[in-house]
Amino acid sequence: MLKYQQIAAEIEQYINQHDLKQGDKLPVLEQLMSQYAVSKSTVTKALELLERRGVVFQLRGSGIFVRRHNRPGYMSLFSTQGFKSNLGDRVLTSDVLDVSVTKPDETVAQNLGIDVTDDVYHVERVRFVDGEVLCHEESYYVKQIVPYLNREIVADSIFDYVQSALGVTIGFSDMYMQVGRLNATEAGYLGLQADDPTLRIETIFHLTNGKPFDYSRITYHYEHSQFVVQANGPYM
Amino acid sequence: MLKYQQIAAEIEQYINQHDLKQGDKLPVLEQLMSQYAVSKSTVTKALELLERRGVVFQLRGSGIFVRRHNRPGYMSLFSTQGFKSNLGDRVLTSDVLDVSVTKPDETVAQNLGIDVTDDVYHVERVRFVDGEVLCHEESYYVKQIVPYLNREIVADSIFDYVQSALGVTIGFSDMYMQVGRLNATEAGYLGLQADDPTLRIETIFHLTNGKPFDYSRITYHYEHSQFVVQANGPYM
DNA sequence: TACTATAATTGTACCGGTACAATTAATAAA
DNA sequence: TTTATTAATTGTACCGGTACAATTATAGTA
Repeated sequence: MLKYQQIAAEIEQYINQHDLKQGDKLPVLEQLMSQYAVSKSTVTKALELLERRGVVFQLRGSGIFVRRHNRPGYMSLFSTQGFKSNLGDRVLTSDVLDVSVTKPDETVAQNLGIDVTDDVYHVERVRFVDGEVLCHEESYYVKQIVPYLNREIVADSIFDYVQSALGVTIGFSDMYMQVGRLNATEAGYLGLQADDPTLRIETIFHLTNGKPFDYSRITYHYEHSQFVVQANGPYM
Repeated sequence: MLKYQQIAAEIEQYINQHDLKQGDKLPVLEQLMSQYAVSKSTVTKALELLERRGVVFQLRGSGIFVRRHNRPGYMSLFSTQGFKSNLGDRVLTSDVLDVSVTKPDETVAQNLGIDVTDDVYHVERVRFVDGEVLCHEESYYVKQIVPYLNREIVADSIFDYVQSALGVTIGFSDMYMQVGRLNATEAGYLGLQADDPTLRIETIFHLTNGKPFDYSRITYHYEHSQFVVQANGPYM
C-alpha cells in the first residue's frame, strides 16, 4: 500500500474514532507531516484523496475540516457500483439467477468493444440490502479478461475476486442512468407491479488500461434505493 | 487563471480540435512540459484535473490517453447541477415561476444550517433543454450570502452570477437522489400525468468555506432526463 | 466599543529532482 | 516463428524547497 493511501486511511480512521463532525478541524498540515513523518506533498496527496471521497475539505489560510453528509438511509451511488465504500453497517447479499458463458448480442458487444463471436460470462443476480430487495442486475464479463466465474464467486463480490485472484485492476467506469417503468419480468424479481417507476443504470467498467471488461444493467427497486453523490466544485 | 487550469483547458481544446477518440494517445509528459514550458508537476496537475473530469486516463509506462464516452443524448449529471460542463450544444432555458424572499421551513433551515427566522430567497423554475421540459426546480438561497436576486438573474445561470458578481466561490455539494411518483402539481409543470415516474434530486451547495448557501429540490421529467456519471477507480 | 491596519497562520501553486514500477520495444535464444 | 530476456520508454511516488494568497488573530486607532 502506498504511503499516501495509508495516511489517508489513518486520517479517516482518526475522524471516525474521534467521531468528528461536519466542520470540525483537523491538525494542520505541518503537524500531519511530522506526525506521519512524511513530506508535505505526501500529506497533501492523502488529503486530496480524502477530499475527492468527500471526507474532508481544505481551506487555505484556515485549515483542514471534516466534511460529512448527515442523511441516514442514503447509500453512496458508487458503493453499489462495485466500489466498496460508505455502505456502513448494511449487509449486501445476492440471489444468483444465472452464471453462464454465452455470446454477446450486438449491443453488449459494442459496449464491451468486442466481437459478437467472443465469449462473455453472463451473470444475473437480485441484490439485497439488509434483506430488502435493492435491484436486479444483469452483467456481462469479457471472458478473455475474466476467464472463470462460478456461483460462489458471484454470490460474493465479483470485483474483489477479479482484483485479488486475477490481479487485474479496475480503472474507471461510465454510468448511464435513466428513469422508466418496470416490465412484468423485472417487477417479478423486485416484488413490484409492472409499470412501477424504476431507476436503470447501465455501467461500463474499464481496466486501468482502458479496456472494457464488464457491462452491466441494473434495475433498482425505487422504494429501497436512495443515493447520495458528493461532488467537488466546478471542476467536475 | 492558474497555470494548471490553463494547460488543462488547452489540452482539452487540443483533443477537441483534433477530434481525438477513446484510446487515442496524447503527447508524452515530457513533451507537454516543454510545449507549455512548465514543470512536470504542473502538467501532472493539469492531467489529474482532466482525469477527474473523465477526459483522459493515464497509464504508467505507456502514456496518456483520451477517455470518451460515446453515448449521445446523455447529459453529465453535474452539468445540470450548477456545474457547467458537457452540455455540448444543447441550450438550457428557464421559465421563472417565482423569486421572492421568505422564511425557510424547518427542513430547509436544517439543510442550510440556518435558523427559521433567517431570510432566504425562494426561486422556482421550470427548466428546458432545447425546448423540451427537463425539470421543475425549487431552491432556497441564504440571503446573508446571496443578498439580491431578480427574475433576470434567475432566468440565466444563478451560479455564474453568484460567482462573478458576489465573488463567492462554490466549493462542494451533496446530492441526494431517489425515484418516485409525480404528484398532480408537479405533473402539471412537466406536462405529465400524476403518478408518472420521476427522479428527485435534493442538493446542498456549499461555499469553499463549507457553509451551505443553496438547497435545491429538482424533479426531473423522466423521459427527457438521461444522465452520465463518470467515475474514477476504487478511490471513489 | 468598533473599526482599521498589521502581522501570524495555513494551505496551494509551482519548481526541480531522484527512484521506481509498469509497459512497450528491442534483442537474443529456442 | 515463437518465446524468453533485456533495455528503453513513460507515468507515479515521494522528497524538499520558495513564493504566495486567503484567512484569522493581533495591535492600533478613532
